[in-house]
Amino acid sequence: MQSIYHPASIEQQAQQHWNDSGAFAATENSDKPKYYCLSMFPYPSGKLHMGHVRNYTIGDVLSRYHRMKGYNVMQPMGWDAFGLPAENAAQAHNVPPAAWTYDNINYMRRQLQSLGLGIDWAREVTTCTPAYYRWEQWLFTRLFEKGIIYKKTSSVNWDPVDHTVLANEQVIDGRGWRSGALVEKRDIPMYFFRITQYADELLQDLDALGGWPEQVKTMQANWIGKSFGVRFAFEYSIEGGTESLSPESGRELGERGVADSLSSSPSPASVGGEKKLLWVYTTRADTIMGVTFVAVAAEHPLATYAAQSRPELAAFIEDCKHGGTAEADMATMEKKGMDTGLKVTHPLTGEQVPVWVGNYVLMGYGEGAVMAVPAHDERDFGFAKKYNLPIKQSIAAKDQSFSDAAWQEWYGTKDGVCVNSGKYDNLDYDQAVDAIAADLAALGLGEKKVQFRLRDWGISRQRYWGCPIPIIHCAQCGDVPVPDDQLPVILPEDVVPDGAGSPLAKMPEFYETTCPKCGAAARRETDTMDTFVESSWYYARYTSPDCTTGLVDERANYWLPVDQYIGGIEHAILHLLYARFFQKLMRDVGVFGEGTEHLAEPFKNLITQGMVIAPTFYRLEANGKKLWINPAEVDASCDERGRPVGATLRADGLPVIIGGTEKMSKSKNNGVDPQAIIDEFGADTARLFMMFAAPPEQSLEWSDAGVEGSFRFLKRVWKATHDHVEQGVVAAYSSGEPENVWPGTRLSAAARAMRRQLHQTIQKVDDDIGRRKTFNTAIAANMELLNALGKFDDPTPMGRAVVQETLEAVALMLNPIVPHACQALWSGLRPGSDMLDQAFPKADPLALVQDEIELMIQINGKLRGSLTVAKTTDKATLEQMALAHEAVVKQLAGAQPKKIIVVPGRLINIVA
RNA sequence: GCGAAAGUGGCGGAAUUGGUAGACGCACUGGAUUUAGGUUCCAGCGCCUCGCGGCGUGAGAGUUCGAGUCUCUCCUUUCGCACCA
Repeated sequence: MQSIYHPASIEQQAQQHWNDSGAFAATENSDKPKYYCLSMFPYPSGKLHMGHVRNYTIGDVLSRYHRMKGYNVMQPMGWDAFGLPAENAAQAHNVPPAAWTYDNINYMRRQLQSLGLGIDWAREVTTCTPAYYRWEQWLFTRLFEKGIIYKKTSSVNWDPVDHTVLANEQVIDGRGWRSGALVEKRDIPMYFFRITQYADELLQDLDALGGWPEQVKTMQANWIGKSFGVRFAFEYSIEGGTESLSPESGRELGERGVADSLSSSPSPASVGGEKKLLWVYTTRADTIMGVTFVAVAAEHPLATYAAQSRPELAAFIEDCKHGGTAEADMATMEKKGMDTGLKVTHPLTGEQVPVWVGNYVLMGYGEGAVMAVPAHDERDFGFAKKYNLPIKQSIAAKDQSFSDAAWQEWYGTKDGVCVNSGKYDNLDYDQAVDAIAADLAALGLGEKKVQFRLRDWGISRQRYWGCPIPIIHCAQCGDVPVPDDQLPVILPEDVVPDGAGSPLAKMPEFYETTCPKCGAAARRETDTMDTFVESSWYYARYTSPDCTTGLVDERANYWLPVDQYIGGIEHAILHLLYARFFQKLMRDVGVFGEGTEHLAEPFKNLITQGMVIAPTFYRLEANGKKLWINPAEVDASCDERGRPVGATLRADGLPVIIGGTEKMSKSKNNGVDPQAIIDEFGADTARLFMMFAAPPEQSLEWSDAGVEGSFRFLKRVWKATHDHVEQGVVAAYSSGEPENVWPGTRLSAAARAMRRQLHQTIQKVDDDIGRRKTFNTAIAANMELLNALGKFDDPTPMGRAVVQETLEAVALMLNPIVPHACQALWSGLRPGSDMLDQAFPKADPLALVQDEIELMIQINGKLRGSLTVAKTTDKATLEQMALAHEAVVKQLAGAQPKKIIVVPGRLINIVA
């Protein structure tokens, strides 16, 4: 062994050895249980950042640990290669997105390989290649034929200057990021996945996901948002037919469209009657007697109708179109409204209720109209106060009379009873909803209804760098899916987008085609798919990356579901929900073959790693655009709490503006490149420090203070092993009783203590990595063990055997985390033996035996002393010993204790 | 605004089931070796106090013999909010 730890040569040799031996090539013919370990694949943004290192190291630790535990492990890697940043880079540098993306992939692959990840690179998947997206298009056509994909109009952010659709991220304070123009909402036709059809299954199957964090399941359940409420109608009469007032937005288009029950299905009462109906949905039907107005969305047909005769209302509705479509913006903007002048009839009281247009009512939700109960809803209350609308209490605590302050306590609670509600008085929530729904149903004006918050998933993007939607528009035949023998629809790769609309829509050579059905001239769809579609099924493709006959082949049945999935908590809802949805879609289309109903969920166990966050810095350019500056280029001064208070750009010494502390990302340019650490200290130090810094699920503000501490630890392990090996390796103990190895000998007390700590550590590390996934404490336990070994000085053969046993165990325990160093350490400790073949160490129960324990003594819960006693001491003796303890005698000063609490193995608390 | 989390020394964090708060590491201080610096090793290191002792896990209340851990209210930070991925 070399006397000095030289990571560069050690890591190069280890990686060479792993490559040459094909150690991480995964095969399906194994008698071991399979373990499919998957980390979320990266977007090839240019360079790795610390979040990637964290994600992929966690995956590699678990992969290598399970390999040592006797599993047939598969750990693949690939590239989520379509996306917006490539188009931005293309415009900035005048290179096609494809070339930029492939360059980034090549660079980042080398970076990943230098981290020494045990990946089967033969399974690499790149989503922007036709070999991959061909099967996405194939699945699209199947789902289109099944009616799972349909077309309807939907709102997008429209930049009126650049004449292009903007992503939410490209809308800053209601303006387009390039043009600075006020963004408008615009309705365009789009393709949708009918994910709402799977809402109940997606909700129910969460219960079966025992290996998922509760918080993620809660977030998904809330997102799906199953609610039990009442859909009912207010009657009104105006000039003109009902037909002209049916909502345009949200209605399905085309011959395939099944009328959406949420938006336009006529209720029996609305057919043939002279009265028209304004439908609303509420989960608080118990407050129906407190309704004082109705609010409709700006796009609601009733608003459009009223605006015909009211120019100021038309102007208000126009004003509502400004701003983006993001829900957070809608929810935080100032609530504004305007009276339509129209009145509707309350179905139960017969009162005339005014109809207002509210900018906070969303056309895409429910009915696009809501009943307003200012007394029991905070938002309605604010609106009523602002516009001086009446407030009518209808809920109170039982027997409580009306008081001004009282109703505000009842925002959102279902614990009251009805008041001021006529025949419903004194009914509780459930009783009131039942009674009111029954009365509405008898009138033909309403019914109980289950509603989901989840909306169908719109996937059309008016962008270039994405998977083409395989549809051909024929004047005769309508929307025709591209037949299998014409797939894939290839995306041309040499295009540089100009930021004004979709390049594909300007390329006749792309969109001019003929109808597969009738042969007439037809136009190819030029929208591409949401990039979430690619990332919704890649985990399945890794099982059969080279399959040319289908999306996957029978190997999917062997590997799926993924045993361990690891990725950022930011994906807790959208990506994970879409992947779960796709698993069910693929199952129902028959992708996995016969008898695969059990493959309902893609990911058995999930770790959601916390974000690696860093401060952001920027400068405002002349046009108001923010130019984000990387923290590495900034000198920042911090206050006593470590927050940056002043910052200058190192290049020119002039100040920069401090933004928030946010997750590392391309868009905010606050990612920290791990390459400098790898270059200076090696991959093992980078991996070790990242795992030691915090447990995986915790968010982590990046700081490289302490990297040297991790390097120092590896040097100490190396030196301890080297010094031992130089004296000659020896046989290690394999049983707690040394007599079993060398009859007639006994270990010294110190050697027994050393072995006890060793085997306690093995037990803890096994549990920390395998069950708790707290790699930081596993590392700390090894540090403690090495500290103890440093103090253990026993040059006898028995002592040296204990040292050998300890060093071997340390190398084995650390191997999943710092595999290059451990590969070399093992060669030193066991010449001729390969770390790749080693099992994880097992704790020896005999070595763990301990007969004396330390008990804490408390008086009134305060620590006053301790006792070292035999493990078998009974309770009465313990109480006597405690009362005789010096500190206790002093504190009690002769008084009798009221009570003595003995917690076996832990403490004795004397209550005085 | 809504949903989900987090908050512990100067810093990252530990305390796994309500039972020794601060493991392990960084930084810092003192010492030894070497000395150009560094490396390595030893010791110290929550706050107040000469000490006895007291205080201490974002703030405030509560439950308990006992609370970092459980309950409630509030504050701050992070993630998500459907076209960033």
